[in-house]
Amino acid sequence: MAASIRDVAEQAGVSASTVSRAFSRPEKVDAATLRRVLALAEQIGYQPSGAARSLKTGRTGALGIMVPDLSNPFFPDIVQGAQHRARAHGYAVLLVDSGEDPALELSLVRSLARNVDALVLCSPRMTDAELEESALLRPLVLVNRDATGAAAATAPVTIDNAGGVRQAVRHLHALGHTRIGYVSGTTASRSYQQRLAAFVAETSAAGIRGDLIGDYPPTVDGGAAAADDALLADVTAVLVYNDIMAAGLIGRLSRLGVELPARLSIVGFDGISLSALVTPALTTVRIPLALAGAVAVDRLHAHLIGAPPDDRPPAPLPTSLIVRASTAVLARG
Amino acid sequence: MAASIRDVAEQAGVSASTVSRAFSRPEKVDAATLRRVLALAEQIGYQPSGAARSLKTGRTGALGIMVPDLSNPFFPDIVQGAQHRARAHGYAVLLVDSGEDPALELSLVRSLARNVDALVLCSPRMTDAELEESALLRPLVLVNRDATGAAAATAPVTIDNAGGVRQAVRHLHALGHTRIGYVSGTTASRSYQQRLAAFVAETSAAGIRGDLIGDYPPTVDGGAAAADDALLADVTAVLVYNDIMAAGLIGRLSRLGVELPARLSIVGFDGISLSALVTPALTTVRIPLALAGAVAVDRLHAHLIGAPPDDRPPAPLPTSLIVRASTAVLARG
DNA sequence: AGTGCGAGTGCACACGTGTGCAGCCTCATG
DNA sequence: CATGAGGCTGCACACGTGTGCACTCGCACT
Repeated sequence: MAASIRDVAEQAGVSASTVSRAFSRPEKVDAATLRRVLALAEQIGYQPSGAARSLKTGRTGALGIMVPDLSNPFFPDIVQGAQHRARAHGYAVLLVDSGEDPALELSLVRSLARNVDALVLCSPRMTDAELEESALLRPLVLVNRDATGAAAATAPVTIDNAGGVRQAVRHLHALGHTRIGYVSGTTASRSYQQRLAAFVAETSAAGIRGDLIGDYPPTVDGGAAAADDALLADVTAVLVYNDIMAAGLIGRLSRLGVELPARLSIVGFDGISLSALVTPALTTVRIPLALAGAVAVDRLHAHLIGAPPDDRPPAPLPTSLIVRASTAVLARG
Repeated sequence: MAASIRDVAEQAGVSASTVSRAFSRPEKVDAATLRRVLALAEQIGYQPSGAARSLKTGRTGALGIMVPDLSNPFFPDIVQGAQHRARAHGYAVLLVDSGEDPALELSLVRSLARNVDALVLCSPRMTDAELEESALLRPLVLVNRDATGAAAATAPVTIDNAGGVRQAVRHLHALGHTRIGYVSGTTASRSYQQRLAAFVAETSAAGIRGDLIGDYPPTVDGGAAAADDALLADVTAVLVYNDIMAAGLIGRLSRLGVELPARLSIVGFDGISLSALVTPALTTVRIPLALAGAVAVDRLHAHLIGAPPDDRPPAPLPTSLIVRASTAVLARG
């Protein structure tokens, strides 16, 4: 049986209340008593019971985070960033993986919500209505999805997809490419729409051709499947929806014996670690994933401690272009 | 204020005890009463309070899992497998990432232990003594590390490293290679020792030459740094400590213009998804990572419900060789 | 009819903590 | 010295649940 607050109180010759205050409201306790109580607690090995504390305060000291698929390298970095920041604020982190099953998400959120103070939902696949219901359960912040109906407690953490696409298109344009393809991945995500729209806008703004290639599934196989279309398309460079697809595309083209980047320059998106390891190493638009997780936690924490909501819509997280070997100056035809 | 057990009791015309039993010991309650109580609870929207339940029972209904680095693709798959299985048993999962900091691990385990019923420690870097102390806090299962001093509550989840190395060596031998190198990664892990020892044993048993190349850090850069030594060594094939290093090695060799696998056959270890995406695609020894996580959770669950401990030391998890394009028949010199 | 038994239910209490309220003491001020 | 203020502490209670114990009741058996 673990030591309780009374044991410490008895030993220290104070009341249980004082011990309680020593841990939860240290400033309300005389400095000398505080030292004595804490030292004694340390000696006995007393640790406040989270359960009892939760019962009284209604707070659990934990944050919940849901991801669609932890084996997708996009998400571990977000979780890592969130976890690190949560620890800094004193929260524990409860993790749930929905397995990319939209129908499962709501029930997972329901059971998760009972054990946490607030929720981080990463790229949730659930419907807007389900999102609304989730937001009723607990304060909630969305990562990589925007709430149409102001469901969330705080502003969603978004990525500057348009900026990233702009960097990629300009990079290719600067290398001399004027016929660029966009290999799109079929997802319901907001990234899909934003990147696609930005591609159309940016190529048009630059006065160069922008062809659509796809849709394909946003997977390695999807990228591989796009290889033939990419070769047949009348383009000298492609921007791919994400790094995973780009890796599939590169792999397939390599196997076909296509010279890269001479025949085709390729730019990925996301900046996952994998992108540096394919051959040729992938030029890509890096997303600050760990930062996204950290910002999400910071927003929730601010909300939980009752900080005044920041009315200005927060800026989307900036992307940065990482230039590697998969893009090259347009070969003179 | 959320509905409590009393609200349901009042509405249903029964005592609070009966409602409590309806949720925790349904078989102790009359079928008709049970139906009525549950229906009413559903209608009111009552959910049992985890905090109060924890306070009474001492159980939290949660499992803790600690990993050294979630951005290392080795670990997300384990976590995913553990999480999925934990959910099946009705546990929540608390995740902690130690950031590869051995000094941090014990304090993380201490705070984690307060909120969970049991712990899964993946490849812990802490000392044996610290491990002993951790095992005193909560039932604990080790993944990818063995306890020298029977510290854990249950047998560690281990990998059949020797079997995997054997498969790899035989594969290369069958392809005609008789001079094989082993690019080793410097880690304190048990895998390091086991794989190295198995390599020596297997090459010796096969009557072929087995040269050691290394040590190098077990990272992409470490693998790249090993490239020159691998070329200078008088070998026609190498087994690499893990896929990450192998990817670095392949990348560096490709950049040097070395023809793969003609000049050098390469086998990795772990079977992370990345291994399929490098060029040439990596032949590797696959470890059932998700299974490892699942088995860990199953063992803890069995322990928590008081199942009799299985005295037979459990078999290490089997590995399987995935043959891809990075290994080839020895070219006639 | 008397007895025993088991199923179902209620009562009372405990789990470990936070907090409003009241009381104490000290100290500064009038 | 009288008074008030403020810092510190203790008392008592509540948070929502699980569970041992006692009690009732219906039923089978002697």
